[in-house]
Amino acid sequence: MAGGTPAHPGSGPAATLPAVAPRPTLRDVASAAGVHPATASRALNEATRDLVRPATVAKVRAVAKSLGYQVNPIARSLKTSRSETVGVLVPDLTNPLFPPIVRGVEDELGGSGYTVLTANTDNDPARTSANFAAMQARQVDGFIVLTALLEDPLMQDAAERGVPMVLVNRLTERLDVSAVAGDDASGIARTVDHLVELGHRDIAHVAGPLTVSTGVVRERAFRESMRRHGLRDDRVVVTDVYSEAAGRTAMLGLLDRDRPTAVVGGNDLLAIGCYDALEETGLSCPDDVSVTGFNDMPLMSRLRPPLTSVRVPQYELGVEAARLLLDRLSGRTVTPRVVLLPVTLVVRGSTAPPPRVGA
Amino acid sequence: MAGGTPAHPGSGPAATLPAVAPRPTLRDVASAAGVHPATASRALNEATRDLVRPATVAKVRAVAKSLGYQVNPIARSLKTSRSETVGVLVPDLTNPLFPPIVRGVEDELGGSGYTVLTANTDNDPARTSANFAAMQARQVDGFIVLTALLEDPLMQDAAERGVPMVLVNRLTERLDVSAVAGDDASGIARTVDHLVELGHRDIAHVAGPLTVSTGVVRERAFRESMRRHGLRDDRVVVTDVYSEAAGRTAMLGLLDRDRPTAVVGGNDLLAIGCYDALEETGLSCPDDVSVTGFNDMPLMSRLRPPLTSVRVPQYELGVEAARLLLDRLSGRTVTPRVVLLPVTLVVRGSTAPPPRVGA
DNA sequence: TACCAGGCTGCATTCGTTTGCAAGGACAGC
DNA sequence: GCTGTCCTTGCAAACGAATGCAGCCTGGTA
Repeated sequence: MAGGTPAHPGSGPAATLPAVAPRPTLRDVASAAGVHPATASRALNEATRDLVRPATVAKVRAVAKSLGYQVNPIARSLKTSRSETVGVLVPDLTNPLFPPIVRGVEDELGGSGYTVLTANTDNDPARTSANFAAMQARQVDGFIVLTALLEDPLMQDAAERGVPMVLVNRLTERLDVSAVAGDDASGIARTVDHLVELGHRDIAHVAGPLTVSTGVVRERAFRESMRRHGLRDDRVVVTDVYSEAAGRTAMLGLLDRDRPTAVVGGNDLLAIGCYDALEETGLSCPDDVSVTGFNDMPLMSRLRPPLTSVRVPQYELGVEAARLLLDRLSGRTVTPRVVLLPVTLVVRGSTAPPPRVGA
Repeated sequence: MAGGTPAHPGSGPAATLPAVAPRPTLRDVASAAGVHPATASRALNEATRDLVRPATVAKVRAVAKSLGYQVNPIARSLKTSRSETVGVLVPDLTNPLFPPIVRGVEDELGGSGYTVLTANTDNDPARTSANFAAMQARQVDGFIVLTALLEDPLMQDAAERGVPMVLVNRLTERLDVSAVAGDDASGIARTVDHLVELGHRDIAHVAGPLTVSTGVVRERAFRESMRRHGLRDDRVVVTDVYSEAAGRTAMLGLLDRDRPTAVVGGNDLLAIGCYDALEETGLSCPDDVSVTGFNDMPLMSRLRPPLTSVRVPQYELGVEAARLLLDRLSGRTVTPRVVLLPVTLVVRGSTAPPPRVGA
């Protein structure tokens, strides 16, 4: 495999560099084509190419291709203060929810020649702010933000300074920027409907952190749905982070008090935590307690039992966010838009009718 | 949520920009501190700060802080032709195997002030090559490559041109570059040992593509392990991509011929595909056929049944790769090193003794 | 034939930093 | 007291591309 023996036994460890041919510069192209660098620049640039005589354009382009010329994005950025780069702030790529979104962003943006800079913030405002600043220093043209807090001074401030950005999944209150998310409220409503139809009455909710929009929106939707069915809406445990551990703890707390027959998880990770708690206490899902998730991350259909969850079109979320940002960057659209993508409830093995009371 | 009503009802849609204060430049700092820009540059730069009188350094730094000065990485890159950025080439972030590795890379590199540029190649040489070139144009200082083919002209070429890079997980033959991977051979050996101990004799292998090192190394290790136990080593089906679909197809093929009592999957996705095939044909895992995976991706312990798999320290793989690259970039180390990290077999519910023949 | 208008192209500056070179000052040694 | 040597700092030229402005040439018109 790699590194067994050097490819070139003779050449020492990079002692004499093979005199790497320097990339041709615009000046090289110009002189080879017999024109001024300024002309070459205009000929190569799509926006200015019609300032140049067609014959000259052709010549310059031919020479550029034969020399293998590529613009130096660094130099261009310095001059134009743009970078054809957008920054993506994501809580944690290790959370299976995010990679599909990021891929959607990358694919869509890549198609328009943009490069993507990703950073993990671990929900830490300090890291978020540091990464944000670093990306701004690198002249990113805009941001795709998956980490927005409900009250987010950083984003608020950036938005007011006119920084182009699009929020994804997690939104912010009273903020005049474009955003795209799944229709969380309707997803929760469908979930509650489903459980009620199965016969459940004692339904609890393990809510995500109320510092992010997904947490409050889903929690509010849960309460409303329950009231709509004339059921108690106060069986809610709030967690402070979307994680399996938090879900487990919350569920143990619920089981300790009056055990519900069904639990609506704030997201899939919390639901998995509920599985853990049930297993520890010797209860069965779905025989004793039904559990539902949210997002329908990859592999959710293969859990034990397969998780009933709300499918959110993650990839499309990313694609749509990228589109909104592109619109904004191209100057076409200037008024912010909020897009809610439809979600669907996927019923699997983790939900079943409640156990018979008399049994 | 976002976009309900504008934060500033009065201000039109970004009609009059609030005259964003331009970032202070080095010149601003210099004149505010009463020194020449060159001096300011030296004072701010860690490497050159001892060329400047301590009192001057202090003054410049104070002024810089009060002005909120930050170097412009673009301008610096243009001058130094370095960028404090490294490129990461990954097949597909959506594959749960990779995010932990990438996070390891980001965390380690970020600690040294480097920024990470990620690109998905989808195992497509054309996309790989395009991304590679784009990153080089952006002056990345080095590469972390998770996409290497066993025979990889692109990487070969880059390595010979002296481009700093580290291969992760997938290695390349006869290539004199640093690399880090799990000890695949030993992982497979342990797996086969385990199955043999359980009593299996008819063991098959669903191998990954033989175009990447993981495919051939694991396949070779499988054959050797089988021979070591005096068993048939020719029950191997080779797939052309690591995916659930490929695993399913391969498994169906195996079941069609003489059914083995155990299958060693080339990785977890292939193993999951085997689950599918078994379920379709009405067979039970592990009662009829035992199945094992490789990598032990997140959630593997929660599958139905929980998957016996070889745990590879993914995050550490990324960290170690980043370290090797940092060493190379700092000029400390110049001779390539290949690091194999130890792996462990995690036994779960997908492996059991073979069914009784007479039964 | 002379003049004017456009269409193309060249010139020079600029973006913000880094860095080789040189000049200035201070201090010590003789 | 003069010269030599550091130690600091300033000067100016890059890095590679974009762009306002000016000038050239051509063609059309009076």
